[in-house]
Amino acid sequence: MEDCIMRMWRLKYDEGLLGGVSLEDDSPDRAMVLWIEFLSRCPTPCFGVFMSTVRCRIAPSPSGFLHIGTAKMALFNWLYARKMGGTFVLRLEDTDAERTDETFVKAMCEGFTWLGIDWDEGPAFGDDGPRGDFGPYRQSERKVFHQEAGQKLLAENKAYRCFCTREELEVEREAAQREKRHRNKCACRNLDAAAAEQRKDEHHTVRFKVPEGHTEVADMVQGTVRTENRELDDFVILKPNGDPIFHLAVVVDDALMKITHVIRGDDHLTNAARHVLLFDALGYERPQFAHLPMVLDETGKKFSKRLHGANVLDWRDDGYLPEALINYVALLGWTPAEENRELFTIEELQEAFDPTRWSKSAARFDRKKFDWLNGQHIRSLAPSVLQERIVAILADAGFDTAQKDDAWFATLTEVCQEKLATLNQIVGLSDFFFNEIAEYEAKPVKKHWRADGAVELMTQLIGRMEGVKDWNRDPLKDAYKALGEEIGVGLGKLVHPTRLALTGKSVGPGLFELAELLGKETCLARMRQGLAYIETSLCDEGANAS
RNA sequence: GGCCCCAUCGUCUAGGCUGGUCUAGGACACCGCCCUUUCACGGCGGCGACACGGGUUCAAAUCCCGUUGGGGCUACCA
Repeated sequence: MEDCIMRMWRLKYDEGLLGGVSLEDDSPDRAMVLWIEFLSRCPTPCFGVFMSTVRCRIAPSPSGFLHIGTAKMALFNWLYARKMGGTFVLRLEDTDAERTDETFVKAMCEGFTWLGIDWDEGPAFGDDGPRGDFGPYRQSERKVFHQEAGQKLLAENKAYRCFCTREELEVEREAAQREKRHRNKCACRNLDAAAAEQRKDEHHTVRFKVPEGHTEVADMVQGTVRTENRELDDFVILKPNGDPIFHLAVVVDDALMKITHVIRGDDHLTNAARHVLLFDALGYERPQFAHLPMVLDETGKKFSKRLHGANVLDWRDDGYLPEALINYVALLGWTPAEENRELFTIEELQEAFDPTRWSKSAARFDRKKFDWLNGQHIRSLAPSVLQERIVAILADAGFDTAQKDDAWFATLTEVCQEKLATLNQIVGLSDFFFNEIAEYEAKPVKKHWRADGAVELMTQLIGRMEGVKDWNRDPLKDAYKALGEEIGVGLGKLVHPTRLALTGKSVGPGLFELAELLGKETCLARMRQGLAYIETSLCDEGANAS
């Protein structure tokens, strides 16, 4: 098999049809994946086989919001489809009516929209109608297909009606476990077809008749996984009310939607054997499978739904960029071929994404590293774009952004772009532009305003400020430098007390930049306010001491 | 319990298939220094790992077996 693949590969390679890929460098595994990729994107009949183009899908069940784990799977499917020039399909697995709610559907799609993960085919959402020729794209509207498939299996004796009660099954399940043996197939399996047909109005499920032998699933990530069929029970495919069970529904939907690559979480790895059996039994072509490890939280546990950050929109609310989240999540399970490279735009990701470099082991979500990556993305943002986002955040924070003009915000952006790890940090970096100083941080007060001569120094600084005619960062800095030289102290000695008076804090944007933005009048007023604070607190101390 | 998957610095990982070039490389974090008005950015340096035990071999992070740990499946959930 491998030889055959390599030969065909070589043939195409020699014909120059595999531009840019060197055969010699590649392992058989990689060659096989690349070959499959090649076949998939091949627009013309190839060796007598007409290969369709890549079709990937994400099939979430809308039970609340877009979970970070679902987002990873969506991302990998989407990136792969985009890389291969294929189609990305969104299908809603909303068969569990109790857990499905339209507000959930909306919330989830909002997550995708924020991330910028768009689908070529999918259900109606908002003002957009459904897209694609393989609908409907909501599983709840596809029951006829599932039932039809179930009936076909029944008719071909590949499935049977099971009249066992839950209680009976439970007893057998427990007995099997106690006696350390496999579960016995129930008697219904061998019921005469005609007899069973007569009882079809009785309460029953339809079970798939798992054949003898073993099942192999060729997985793009996990390699070939072999399962002994005796490990698989005759699983239910249709509930008593005729509704399909998940296993039947996914297989039928994936097949009918012509999905070529099923890329999903490795929690489905064991299920894949069942699915393959179903694909075969229904006469469908098997898709390629790829089972990716799931996303773990910072403690190494499965990312709980209740944890902050499980909802991708939490990250939006916390000031992270969607492109940064996509970059980070892509890195959680994929390594670029280009070594020592981690920063990717979405376009670069679509180009570089390579399924042979998908990782097999689960990765923790590391907030610190994500912070760093987000900071990198913020730095590479066009200033005008960053400005727009910053203004929105400040407005949301309740600041009166209308009082400043565009040029002012442009300067603020320029001054802060290098400092932000998250967008939201802009609030702490610029609140003093919009609000009066309510209180001064205790530590810097002690350090800079309690020193001997603080009052004199502040008085002198106020004098220098008053003397600055052209109120800009450079003249102001020059004035400060001049004073420093005259009285023989470093710039820092002048800057810190000033920063405290102007912002109430010890950290923030560059002092002279910030003073420029604040304006001369406000600066002077705050310096005088600071001076008064020093004087009164000295008085208080004096009073307390006596 | 049975079956399946996974296992390199604290974290994400390169290397593993094709054993020697790995006294194990990078990134984040941490620590130190430099730059600097603070913080951040940036630069330089440091700390830090092949889970354990057996094999195979002249040689194992790499191949094999076992153990341990983590995860999954084992539903008339998806």
